[in-house]
Amino acid sequence: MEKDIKKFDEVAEILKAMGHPARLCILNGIIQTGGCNVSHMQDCLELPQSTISQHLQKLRSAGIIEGTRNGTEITYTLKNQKVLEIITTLYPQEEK
Amino acid sequence: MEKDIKKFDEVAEILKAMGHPARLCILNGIIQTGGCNVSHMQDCLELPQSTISQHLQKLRSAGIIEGTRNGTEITYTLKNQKVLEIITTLYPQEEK
DNA sequence: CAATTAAATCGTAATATCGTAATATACGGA
DNA sequence: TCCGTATATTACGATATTACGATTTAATTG
Repeated sequence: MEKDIKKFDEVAEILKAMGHPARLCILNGIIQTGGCNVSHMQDCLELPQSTISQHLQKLRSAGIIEGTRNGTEITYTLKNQKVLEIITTLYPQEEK
Repeated sequence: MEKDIKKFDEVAEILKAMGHPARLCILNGIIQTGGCNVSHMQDCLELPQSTISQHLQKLRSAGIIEGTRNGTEITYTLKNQKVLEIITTLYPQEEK
């Protein structure tokens, strides 16, 4: 009945990646704007660029977001639909 | 626009608490059985009692579950409805 | 009160995460 | 090719998490 440890591992990885205020804020920003770049995140979160970049990498390697290069900028978008559902559940009718 | 760091902190704490395979398994078990005790969890998860107890404490202090004593046993139940929604989203129509 | 069972707490070693400064890479323009 | 801007990677100290055995607390039974 409880054999599927793999299922728990995979999902846990996603939740763990989401379980940090900065990353949650990043995800929220991506969802609200429909995709944004690192510079914009730096303005919102007041964290050094390298810190943000590391959080982005964590979200990327969990398969939650993906970035596409656009000249010198990289725009990040949500890749995992479940994550959108979770955030919508957690933050119902976010104003605007 | 991005002032509510507190909101992110609170939610992040919940997601972080959920973001571990053993704890996810515990939560899943609690939801499926509608409340179960530590001994039962020990049979499912093959982990020593103290390890499980520590995971339970983490879930407890995140406000996700609560335990009620019943003689010598303690039955844990879900306390946070959002968590139920999240798990339902992540594991749709779990068999049985 | 002694013994038993269920669960929590403690001590600790191994490992992971976080924040940050420094450095590196990628791209576009002069 | 060199410069500037945007982003990634590396290195590292501080702190947190994890797992687990040993011990302790709580409730029940005799």
